[in-house]
Amino acid sequence: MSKININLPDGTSKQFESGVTSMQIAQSISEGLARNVLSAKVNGAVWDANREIEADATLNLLTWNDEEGKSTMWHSSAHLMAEALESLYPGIKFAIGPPIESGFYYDIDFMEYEFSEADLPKIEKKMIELARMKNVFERKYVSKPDAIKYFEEKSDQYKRELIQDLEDGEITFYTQGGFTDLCRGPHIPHTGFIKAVKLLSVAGAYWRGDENNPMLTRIYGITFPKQAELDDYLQLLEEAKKRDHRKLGKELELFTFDDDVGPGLPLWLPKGAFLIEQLEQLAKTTERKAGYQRVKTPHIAKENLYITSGHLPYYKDSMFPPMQMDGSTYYLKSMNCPHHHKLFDALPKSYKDLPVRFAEYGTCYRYEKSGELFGLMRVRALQMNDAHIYCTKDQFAQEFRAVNDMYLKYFKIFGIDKYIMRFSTHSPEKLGKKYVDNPKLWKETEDMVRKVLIESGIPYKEVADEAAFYGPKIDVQIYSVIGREFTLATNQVDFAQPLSFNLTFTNQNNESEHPIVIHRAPLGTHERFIGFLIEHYAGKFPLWLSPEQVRILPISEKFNEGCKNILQSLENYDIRASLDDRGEKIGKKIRDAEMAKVPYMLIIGEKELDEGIVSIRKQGEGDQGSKSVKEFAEFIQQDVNEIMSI
RNA sequence: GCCGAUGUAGCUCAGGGGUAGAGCGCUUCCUUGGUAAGGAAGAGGUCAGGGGUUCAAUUCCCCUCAUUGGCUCCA
Repeated sequence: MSKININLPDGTSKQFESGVTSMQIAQSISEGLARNVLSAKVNGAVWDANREIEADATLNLLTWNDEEGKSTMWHSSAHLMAEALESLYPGIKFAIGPPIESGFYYDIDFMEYEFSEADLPKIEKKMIELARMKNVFERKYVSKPDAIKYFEEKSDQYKRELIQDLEDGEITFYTQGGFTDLCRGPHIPHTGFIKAVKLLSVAGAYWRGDENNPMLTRIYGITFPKQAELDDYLQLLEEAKKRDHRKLGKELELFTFDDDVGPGLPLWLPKGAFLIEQLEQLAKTTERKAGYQRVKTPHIAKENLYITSGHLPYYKDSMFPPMQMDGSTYYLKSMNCPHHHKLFDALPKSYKDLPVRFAEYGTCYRYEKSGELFGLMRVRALQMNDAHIYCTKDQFAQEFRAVNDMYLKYFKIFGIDKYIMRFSTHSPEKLGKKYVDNPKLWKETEDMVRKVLIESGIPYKEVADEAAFYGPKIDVQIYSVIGREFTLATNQVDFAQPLSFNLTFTNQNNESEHPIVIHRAPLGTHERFIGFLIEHYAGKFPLWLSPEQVRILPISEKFNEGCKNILQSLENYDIRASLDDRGEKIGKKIRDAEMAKVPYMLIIGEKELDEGIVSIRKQGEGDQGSKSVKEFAEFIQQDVNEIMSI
């Protein structure tokens, strides 16, 4: 037996017999470690802990504390669920069952069985029962014909289809207890590691994600090595629900939807409208300083505009149906760019005029499919923080960088520290179909964007085949506190529309030249951004953004008159204050103000009025002592100014 | 658009083949209270809409609409 060297993460190296498993190595280090090992990274690839290592290797033992360890556990959990399902519903067919960010799912064809959410507890129980048997996950190589034969006998057409696409020689099966599945692995040593199970939901999902394929039943679940961790997770889900923008939006009276107005068409209540105004003011100030000019454009346009822009053939289905008027066809606009291009074209441009930056909070209408609507995050009427920058190739890098800097400034103001820029490029095979057919300009612009991203050191991820049809784009993905990930804003390069609109400027050599256009929307749309902010702040907006900054709470109605003077003083300092003059007890008034998440409460009784002071209570933090009205007002102003000076 | 769930008072929800309930909110009255809910009375519902089964439907069945968990999609 030959010896092999195993390099461990602490820098040490140990000798073992060839054929040693990660589990045995873990045991040689400590029993405790061995009890926690779920899988192992061998030379960078995640393996079963029971798999034999035959040559020198770098080893990283994976436990529940590693992302890959969790992933292994959840992958095995999907198999465990499949085993439980097969024993309860013999003959059902399995498609795919991968681990996901939190937990796992399995897509199943339930055949003639009726299956609903009510059946989940039964399956959880079975899974626990099977887990306790500590069945080992056994890996075995299977030849392609044997693999196909196995699933043909089970008449599982999904697995067969999957195997068809695999290379002979690399097909493996895993068996635990009485269940065998096609699987690359890796898996945990045995099912006993799974101690707590929660099946979360049942949903439909198309086979291979294609809406033309049959719909399968997808079961989502999550498992943990300890019951306590499952309890914590469920607690977290509860917390997330409390932050849901749809719930808070109602409670804080920000927005509403109405059947008579229509789905996906939000109505903004005064407090929500205030948020909009405040964000617009921020955008206008920021953009003015950055050399943007504001423009205004109508909400509809003739069909021809969208034919010229090239949008219509790509997006007709997601535009509201056209209107016929005076022999012409009109569309509600679903983007502002063509209108802005026409503004650019309205007056002749010299290179001396560039860059031209047109900004508008434009309202657009998109016919999102009914099932895609989601609170404020996906709507059919949206107000976009839009702008288009027309510049020369030489100016591009600087302009693009300036846009990125604007993003970063906003992130700082809003305390967004978890984000990633997603750099979407085209796919050469789809030129002329999904993308404008101009390979040279695609390459040129993609190179330019990549260069700026690298130079500015912003974290980014490059993804092919996700660009806009007219050029590469950067989407800003952010993560809300409750783990919801979405695209907040977008920054796109456009070389195609300047050509299709024949936008030109006269260059130094007195020649006509096409500008490059940058489409950008750092604050995305009001709808999505405010939806995000509600969840981000859990409804507790920072002072500068709060519709109601201060609420004055008289101890009794006797002091209402005196409080009106305080209210007046605060208003003179431009502080958004209100007076709760109801005949309620102070405890009730405080409770209501706390629930309305008003940042500051001023409690005013005989003592305060006599001494000319205010007693301050901060939302969520309680009594803050007292100050004179002037001191308090200046304190508020300073807090607001700090943010505005970022 | 597709699969599943849900729709009862302004809000959160209970109920159930014999024409409806709670808490909060709202209105009025009493109370004038010092840091998270004072007391009483009252108003408020075509049980999402339409059709069917039934002596009788808010309840059972079908369709539509809306919301929602996902899938697909997101210029």
